[in-house]
Amino acid sequence: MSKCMALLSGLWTPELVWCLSNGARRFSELRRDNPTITAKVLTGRLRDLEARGVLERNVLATSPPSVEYALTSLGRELLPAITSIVEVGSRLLLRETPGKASGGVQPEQANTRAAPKRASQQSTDPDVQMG
Amino acid sequence: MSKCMALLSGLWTPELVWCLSNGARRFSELRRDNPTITAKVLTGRLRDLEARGVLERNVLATSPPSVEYALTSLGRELLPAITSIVEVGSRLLLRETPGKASGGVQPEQANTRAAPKRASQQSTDPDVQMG
DNA sequence: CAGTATCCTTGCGGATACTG
DNA sequence: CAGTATCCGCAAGGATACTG
Repeated sequence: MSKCMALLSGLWTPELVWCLSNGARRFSELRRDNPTITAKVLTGRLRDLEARGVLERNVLATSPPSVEYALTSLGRELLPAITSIVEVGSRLLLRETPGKASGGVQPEQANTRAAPKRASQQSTDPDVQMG
Repeated sequence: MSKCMALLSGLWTPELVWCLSNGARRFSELRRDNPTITAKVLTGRLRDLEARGVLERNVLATSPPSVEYALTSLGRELLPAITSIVEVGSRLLLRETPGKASGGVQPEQANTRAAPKRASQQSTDPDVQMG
């Protein structure tokens, strides 16, 4: 279970798979696609995904060496599942992040449970951590 | 993207969602379903999932107080996506973990594909880290 | 360009003890 | 039963510098 879900574990992993969904991309292209990722992490994620059989690494013998990464057939099979989760996730996020200033619905009322004292103050979404 | 995938972030999260897929379960039942989870982590995951709208918490007024957790309708919509990922994941794991070839999750179709290429070493699989 | 190597911080998750 | 409160270790990730 978790072992399977761990396929997409690690920060940036879903983004990278997504970036490759339209075709192969080079290392520097992936860096530009996600401007705040560090080279170290990018390398790590790409190695992980390669080891897991999600993508393939292809070294092109050009004058400045370039490397292309492309999803494998199994890797492409993950895309529908990812979009499904993103779809549900979007609805959830809309529901609980209505808007901060312009007349949004108060999110605290979404649950019919007399909150004892636990103030679920958690609007700040500093950094997501997929795994 | 990651924000949506973060719905299932955190260790044990996929398992918990899965445990609730057949109906509501109590706190101690979830503990028994996953014997090695600690109360702290279980509480944390349940609170997270509740805050994200994936499940609902229901306090039953019994003499020993009991609490039930159940997936919301949106939470249930995650199940097909999870099974999809697990399905692909199983095929990937079978491919790189020789020895357990008898149905963990329904394979549905044996993918007869020769080893794609030189197996990248680095079979480190100490601990999965979904979130 | 496509990475390695190194240091350092963060916080997740485990362990343990305690409570209404 | 259903949690909360603390302490702690460890590894994931960020920052930075360097290489073929």
